[in-house]
Amino acid sequence: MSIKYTILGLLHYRDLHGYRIKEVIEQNFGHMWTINYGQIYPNLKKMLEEELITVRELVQEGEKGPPRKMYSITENGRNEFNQWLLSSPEGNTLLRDPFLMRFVFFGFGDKKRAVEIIDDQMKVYKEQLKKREANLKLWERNDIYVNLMAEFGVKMNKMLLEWLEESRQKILESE
Amino acid sequence: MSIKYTILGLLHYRDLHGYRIKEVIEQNFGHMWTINYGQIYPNLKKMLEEELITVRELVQEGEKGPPRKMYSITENGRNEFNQWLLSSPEGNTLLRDPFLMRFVFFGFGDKKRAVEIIDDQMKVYKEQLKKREANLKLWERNDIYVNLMAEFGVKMNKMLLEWLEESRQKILESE
DNA sequence: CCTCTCATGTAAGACGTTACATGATTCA
DNA sequence: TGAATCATGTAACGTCTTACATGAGAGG
Repeated sequence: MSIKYTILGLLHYRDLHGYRIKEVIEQNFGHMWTINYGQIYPNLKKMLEEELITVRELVQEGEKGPPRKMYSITENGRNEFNQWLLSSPEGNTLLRDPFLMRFVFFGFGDKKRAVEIIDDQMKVYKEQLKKREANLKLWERNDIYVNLMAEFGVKMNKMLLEWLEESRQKILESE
Repeated sequence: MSIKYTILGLLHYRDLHGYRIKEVIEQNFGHMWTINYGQIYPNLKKMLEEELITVRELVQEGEKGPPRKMYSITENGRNEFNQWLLSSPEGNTLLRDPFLMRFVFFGFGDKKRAVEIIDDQMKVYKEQLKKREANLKLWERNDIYVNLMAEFGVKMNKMLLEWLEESRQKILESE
């Protein structure tokens, strides 16, 4: 149920409509979060019922594009968000990476192929790192926590690359 | 659907029963994976039907404890596992951490409280690091990939702590 | 005898993903 | 006119979590 709080958090900055919420989440949290309309629209509906948000229907008010529904956070919503924000977080880190899942079992496969897959994965992580470093600059004006989070993303990526490079070496040297 | 492949991978090492599978996964992949019987038993049932595994019912053969069902991997299972193992992994890294989710929005809350939560979280990460470092030694004899994975866990944890320490400092200095 | 651990299993519900349906506006 | 993009939404399906039911054996 953190999508709910993520949406409330974003509505703190500015009013948004469903389609835009998806874009913002993908840009800002994309590495740690996947999101789709099947989650967003039903959640917005439910949050309306709970009166955490309100909606205004805009039928192209001067602006281009099809009609959209702008959502705002209510006093209720602010209260629930703040409560969540400052309570102690429950649950642990969950890191799910289909590559890492395979990696553990590479001992059962062919070493050559394993190194090939590692090389492919390093390319993927390098691409990701580029994007994250570009984002770092984009966000420079934003609030400190958002910036620190972006820095975390970059660090994470560098660490993964370092580790994979070292691992690759050790694997080649083994036996 | 990676639980399926995780189970097949574990059955490569040795025969296991459902209850033990949960233990092994929690010990070895616990940081990246949560697992529960609601996933394991239905999966085993399905895998039996697909003939990826076979079962022997052991009614306390010399050993203590209630009757258990030992599962073994079949030739079929090995084939499907190997295909999965050496294909290119699809999908990206997903990092879900309830603390990190909150962190991004700390700007909307009280700075003092934010630092408190950060301090609590550092304790959590320190505990985790201890456990992972202990595990590192336990697994020293295992295959290289399992060891490298364990090293990754430790690195990840150290990185989180470093980042949080730096962040804490920057937050205190801000404004 | 009672409680704890070991062990297997199911059912209900929450959560997520994929695919589809719909329609307006923009631009070539 | 046709394709691309913006925008909203739902249905079906798959996965995950939580909670419960059951029962054997071990140890106090």
